[in-house]
Amino acid sequence: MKEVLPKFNSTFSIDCVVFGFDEGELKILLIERNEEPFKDWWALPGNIVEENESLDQSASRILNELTGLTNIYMEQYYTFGDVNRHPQGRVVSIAYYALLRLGGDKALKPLSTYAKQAHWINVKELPKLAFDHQQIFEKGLEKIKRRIKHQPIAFELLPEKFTLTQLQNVYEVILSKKLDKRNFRKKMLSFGVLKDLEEKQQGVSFRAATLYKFDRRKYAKLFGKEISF
Amino acid sequence: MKEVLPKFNSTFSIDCVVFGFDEGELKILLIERNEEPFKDWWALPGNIVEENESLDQSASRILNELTGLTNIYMEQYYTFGDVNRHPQGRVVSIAYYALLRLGGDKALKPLSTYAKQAHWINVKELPKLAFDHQQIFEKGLEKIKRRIKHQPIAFELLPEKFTLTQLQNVYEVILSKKLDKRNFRKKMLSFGVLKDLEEKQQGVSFRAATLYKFDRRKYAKLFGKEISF
DNA sequence: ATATAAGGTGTATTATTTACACTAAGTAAT
DNA sequence: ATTACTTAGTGTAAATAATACACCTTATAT
Repeated sequence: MKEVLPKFNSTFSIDCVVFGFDEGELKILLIERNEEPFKDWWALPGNIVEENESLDQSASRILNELTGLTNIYMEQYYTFGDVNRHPQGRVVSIAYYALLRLGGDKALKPLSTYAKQAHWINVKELPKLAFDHQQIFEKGLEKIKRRIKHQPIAFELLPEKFTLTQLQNVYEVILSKKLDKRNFRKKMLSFGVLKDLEEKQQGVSFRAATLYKFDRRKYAKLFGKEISF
Repeated sequence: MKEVLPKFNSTFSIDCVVFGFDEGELKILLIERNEEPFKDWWALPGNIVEENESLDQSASRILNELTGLTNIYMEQYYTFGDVNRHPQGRVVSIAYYALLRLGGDKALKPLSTYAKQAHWINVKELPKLAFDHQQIFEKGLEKIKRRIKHQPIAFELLPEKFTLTQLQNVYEVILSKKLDKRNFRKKMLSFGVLKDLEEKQQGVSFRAATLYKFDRRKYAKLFGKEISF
């Protein structure tokens, strides 16, 4: 361990693009920094990786500290390592995106010790971001655009029980385009991974829609087959 | 730079899965280690990132040291950071895959100062690998399997001028399945990104095939459109 | 000349994707 | 209870893409 590592002062951090979906809007969690560098700037939540935690563990911890939630769906997607990306030294940052259900009952209030404030901000109205976080965000958004076509990640952004219209909204906002209602439903239902709960939405004005849930078992059975949502 | 970074002894490395294609076989470049840990084991080529180079630069350098080649197609695809993946300390490794043309005239002989030897080994006949390199390799292979369907990476494995049969071989060996000759040709040509060179193979026994090249300009014009090779 | 080995070609069938508009059902206001 | 309003929910025809499938051509080697 001695002579080989490390060759110079360096460290690694995790940065998270935390996507949340609420009433038709795609948002991410941003913090307002309370420390130099980039004091008072908006930034992606992130932190230094600790000695005794893997990258995935670190990402979970950071997200838990920020939201109080555990078991959030996360995926590592790229590592940013330009020499001067951090003004205080060599910091290589491993980027994760996370997907979670906002809205409804639990009204997720982000809490943060290391930031002035944390807010959910619509991806279409982002402020300037610290460091290379704009780039990290853009690559993250690109990733989920690709991945939503082949993997069932849309469901992570919705409550357990959801309507087909809500599901369609997720696809529309992530792909930034309108989809045809009939074709969308036909295709989604044709995979056989949505379970009709024979239950209706509650507390909406106007006609209530049928609730569905994502059937992970049936989806697991399909595996191997390339699905194209 | 002082008080924040770093919190503990750590370093980052690059590991490369270097794919080469030669006479119908998909191979990767492995080195036999000359130093502890894992002395005498086969391993993916890799090295420590230097202070003044970005990750991409580091990956290029490592590959250049090994092959003498520059301008090789490379992509970062995943970062491995389990706490104990390296027995000598905390080493986070950023994995790249590279694709290059073997065979024919230049008969690429890998040279290596930091290894006993380096060889091109068929991906179906890999030995046990050092560290977590088996995992790194598998994820790399998975990546190119996915990517070859949407991006024109197959051409990186072929010489400038190639036949349709050679191209089909690349797809077959990466996807591990036979494809129909007529359907493959029809589809490939339908994208309009292959230029018929009106020239035949030289020096083959039996009938010579027409040579094509990949037309990057025409491909660039298609962009935005999702292609499915 | 002949045998050999790979090159090169077309069509019919099936599956998938797209385009498109109205009726049904529940709520809210009068 | 009637009406107006808003979203839920449904089917078919046309176009496009994917698949299955077999023979003749051409250059080389003997």
